[in-house]
Amino acid sequence: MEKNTAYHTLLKNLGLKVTPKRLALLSVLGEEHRYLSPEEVWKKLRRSFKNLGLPTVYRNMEELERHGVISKVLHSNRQLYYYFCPKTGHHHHFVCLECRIVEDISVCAVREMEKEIKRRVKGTVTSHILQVNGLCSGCAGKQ
Amino acid sequence: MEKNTAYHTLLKNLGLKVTPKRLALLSVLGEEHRYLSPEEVWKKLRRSFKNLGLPTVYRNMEELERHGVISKVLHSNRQLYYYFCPKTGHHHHFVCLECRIVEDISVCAVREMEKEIKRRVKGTVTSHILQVNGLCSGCAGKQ
DNA sequence: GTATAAATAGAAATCATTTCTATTTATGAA
DNA sequence: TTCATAAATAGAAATGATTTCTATTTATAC
Repeated sequence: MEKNTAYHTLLKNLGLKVTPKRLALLSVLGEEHRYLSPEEVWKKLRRSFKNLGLPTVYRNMEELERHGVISKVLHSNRQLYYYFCPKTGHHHHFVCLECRIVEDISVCAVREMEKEIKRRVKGTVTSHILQVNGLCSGCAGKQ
Repeated sequence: MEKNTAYHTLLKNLGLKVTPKRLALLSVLGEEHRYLSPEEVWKKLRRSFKNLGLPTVYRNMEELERHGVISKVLHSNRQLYYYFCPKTGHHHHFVCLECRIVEDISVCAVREMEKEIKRRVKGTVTSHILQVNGLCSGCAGKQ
């Protein structure tokens, strides 16, 4: 299946309208194995679309995140970054703070934590945030 | 030992000057078992200090966080929140999104993740973010 | 085609956070 | 105690990423 068809289907399945800009946005994110800010995505897309509002990029990225198609990356500078995550199912990420590459992590120990919370706090867990920061092999070598 | 003396010692040990405002800030955070925003802390402190700048509160909270005295709470509204954490040593938090209470979690499975990353990605882990969100027993009941 | 809701552009607003500069203050030594 | 000095602070101002708003356009289902 061609990639664009895949993105087309993806949007359809989410009940979102298939617009050229959305397809292009998915394409940009899908080809990048690194996390990008909305502004960076916007700059890339403006090459193809002279008329493209930054708010549109923000809106779409937020929407895609809500639907689980892309995932947020937490950064100490408190800006928004997103990463297109081809892997499905529950998992987490290792992000390189230098080159921004993202690697999936299959291990998730939140289940154990959840147990501890249920037992001790008797509370309900609704979500969790887990991100491992560091330097990938390439970037660690350069230091 | 009196609390204020404890905070006094705490600041001394960090190499920070012991100012009345810093002591009061620590006192506010120390008595609250919930996470607070800089502005909320500022409003509380202004009762005692007519002249207190909001930037001072931001600066001090950031500094205390850097020294590990208080810890940041991640929130989807992307505002800053901090929690005074009496527990020492590596651990994580369960935060109630409703009443903002914070509970320590001793389990931390990041070690396992680190192993996976070392093996697969051959990268270096510099830090990790882990926070469990939910509702505490009290707040879950009200829903 | 056509109606309709969704998506968008572009400008403008928001507002938490940060920066800046002059002033004040805690601190350690004399 | 006094003094010198660096750190801390007030208050105003700037910043800038993100959001909101409104009119216009567009995808889609019938």
